[in-house]
Amino acid sequence: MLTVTLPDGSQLSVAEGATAGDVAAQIGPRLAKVAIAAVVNGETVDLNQPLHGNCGIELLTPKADDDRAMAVMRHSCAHVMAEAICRLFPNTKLVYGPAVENGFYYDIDLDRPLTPDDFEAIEKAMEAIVREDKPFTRVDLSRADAMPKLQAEGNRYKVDNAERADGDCLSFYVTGTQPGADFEDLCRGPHVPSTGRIGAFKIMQVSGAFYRGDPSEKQLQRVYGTTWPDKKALKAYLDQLEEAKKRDHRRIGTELGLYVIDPQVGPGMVLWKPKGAVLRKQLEEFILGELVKQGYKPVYCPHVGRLDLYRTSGHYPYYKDSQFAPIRMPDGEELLLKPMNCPHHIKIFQSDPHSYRDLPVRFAEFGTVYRYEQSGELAGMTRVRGFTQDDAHIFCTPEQLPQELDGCLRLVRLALETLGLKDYRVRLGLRDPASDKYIGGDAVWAQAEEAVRSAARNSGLRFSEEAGEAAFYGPKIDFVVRDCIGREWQLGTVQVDYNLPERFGLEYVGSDNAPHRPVMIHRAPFGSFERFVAILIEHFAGAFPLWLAPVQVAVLSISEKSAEYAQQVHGQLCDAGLRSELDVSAEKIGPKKHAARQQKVPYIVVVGEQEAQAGTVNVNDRDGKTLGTFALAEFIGRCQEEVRTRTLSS
RNA sequence: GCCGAUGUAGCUCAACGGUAGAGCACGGCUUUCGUAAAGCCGGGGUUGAGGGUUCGAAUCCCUCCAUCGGCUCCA
Repeated sequence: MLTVTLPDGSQLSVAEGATAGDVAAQIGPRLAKVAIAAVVNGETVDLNQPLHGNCGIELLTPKADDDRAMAVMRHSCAHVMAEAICRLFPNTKLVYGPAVENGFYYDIDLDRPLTPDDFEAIEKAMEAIVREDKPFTRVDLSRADAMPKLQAEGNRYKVDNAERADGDCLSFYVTGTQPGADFEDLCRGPHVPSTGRIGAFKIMQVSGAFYRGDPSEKQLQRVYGTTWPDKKALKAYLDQLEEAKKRDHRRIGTELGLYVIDPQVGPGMVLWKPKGAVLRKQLEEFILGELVKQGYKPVYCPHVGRLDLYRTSGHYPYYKDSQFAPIRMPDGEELLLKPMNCPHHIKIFQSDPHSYRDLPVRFAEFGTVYRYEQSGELAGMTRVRGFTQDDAHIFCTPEQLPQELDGCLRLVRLALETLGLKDYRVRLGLRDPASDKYIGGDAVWAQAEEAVRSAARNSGLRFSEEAGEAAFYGPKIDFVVRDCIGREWQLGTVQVDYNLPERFGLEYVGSDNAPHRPVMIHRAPFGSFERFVAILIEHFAGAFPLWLAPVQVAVLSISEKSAEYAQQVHGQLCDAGLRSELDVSAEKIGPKKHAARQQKVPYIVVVGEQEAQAGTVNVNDRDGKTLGTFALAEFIGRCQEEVRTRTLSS
């Protein structure tokens, strides 16, 4: 007999050789009916796999919020889709089909491009396979038996996958019971017991994907699907996607008149319209206030520099491909649109001798930089070719580094907290030792990586370490957020750099009267205004807190009789430093309010003859709630206070 | 850059080989109105650009541009 321990700590005795499915049956018939897989000692396995020895076991049932259960169902669904595609297009070569968040994809090699028009037929075929309720049957083969079998199938991808797999045993999953006759696929598993257990699914899209992510390799077709326990959960997901699209900064940015990108100006070139500019200006002033408090010195630099500057910094040779081509003048001079602000700031630092007594030196600039991003990468304001960073460079002694890093991290967190952005993750970007895209030696990197790691640890933040995510000159701590459709973007960043001081030969005089090399920190709490504002638009769905709102108050007159008073109210609001907009048009109050709400104006002030007589304002919020009638002075005072404190919940 | 899709009025979309339309927005008029879109009238489009097929192209084909979703990239 074996003893299995359930998640609640209770124990059960089961026969030797029993399966997880048997355990489920022993617990109850209903569980046995709905369970689709099990977690045994932390590893997800098939229900029909025999248990070996005493173990902890948890049975997985299809729940939309159980990632482990859904990963199994989604992976099984990927197999079903693969089989469906192979039925419809017999010369399909299968490559790789994992579960991903909310669904799965399968990479296939097929001469004929699949288009959305094909989805319905594929889904129909999938439904048929699900209706057949075929069992997933695992077949384990030794490598010696498996490889010739795969070779015979003539699918180089599967052979390749098998060669890369660990262990002496390769597993295949047959959809059905007859290896050789039924559909089968090299696969680690696990799977749901049978195809009938797959809930509701939908094919979402098809796109190109390079084999093994290698652009020099063949481009495959990647078919994405989504899978849920039932139709209701699928619909909820699709509805949620629709809702998310309404938050898209590209949509709201247009609706609210915040920015525009004009192809004649150039793709990836953001034009900030007045309302967007107001918003950005508030952010700039907020950050600037903090910088002054923390001893940063503002500097300004031009947007170009001689190519030689970037040869020294390493930008030019190392990131030539993602820069705008150099500007070549008739006299042979070559200039580069700056891809980063650091070289200019370094030259400012270098223009004066520095004593250890001066350090740290902190140069701040809202510096605009230009990067030639690949055309396929451009996306609204999140990925652009010209953008302005809330940048700064700190030059300090090695001893000062921990404290300075701490200050930078606190600034990033303050920025995120002030805006109410809580849904972010922290990533330690380290060097990929196998890559040659970094400057500097191993020792310097080890030192820098240890500095960021201990800074991250001391901050108390939860973070993940990721190789290959470093800047070319040093490791970094990135604050990463998701946009409305789940894509991740780096916002705030703090980077340690021993390399550029070396390349530029930076020095300060130490207390020993000898020259020493400073360390640099590159940091940007927002990252770039373009990307940050894009994320803010989506975060607030356009309903910005009062201090950021392009228009803070809309003053609406009931009729012509109150137009003059409305004008007065508007004037006083403006005098009080509030951004007010006046609507005395010959419309009824309903449509006027509607228009103001559409524009997400935080406070909608209605004034009629009553208010005019009493010197009051009737205040409504953009959600349609009436907040009451206030003396104008009181309302102004409240607004000013709300702006001053940068209150979020307006 | 690569794969696929999509470009029609300021915005959202219709028309899918036979004379380009609607709603919202905009302008004018009527209404002067008390809180989630009043009524009427009007202006507005070489259908992204350029070629081609056809008696006839928004519609079919080609090239380019842009956008969208992925891939790759992201100092």
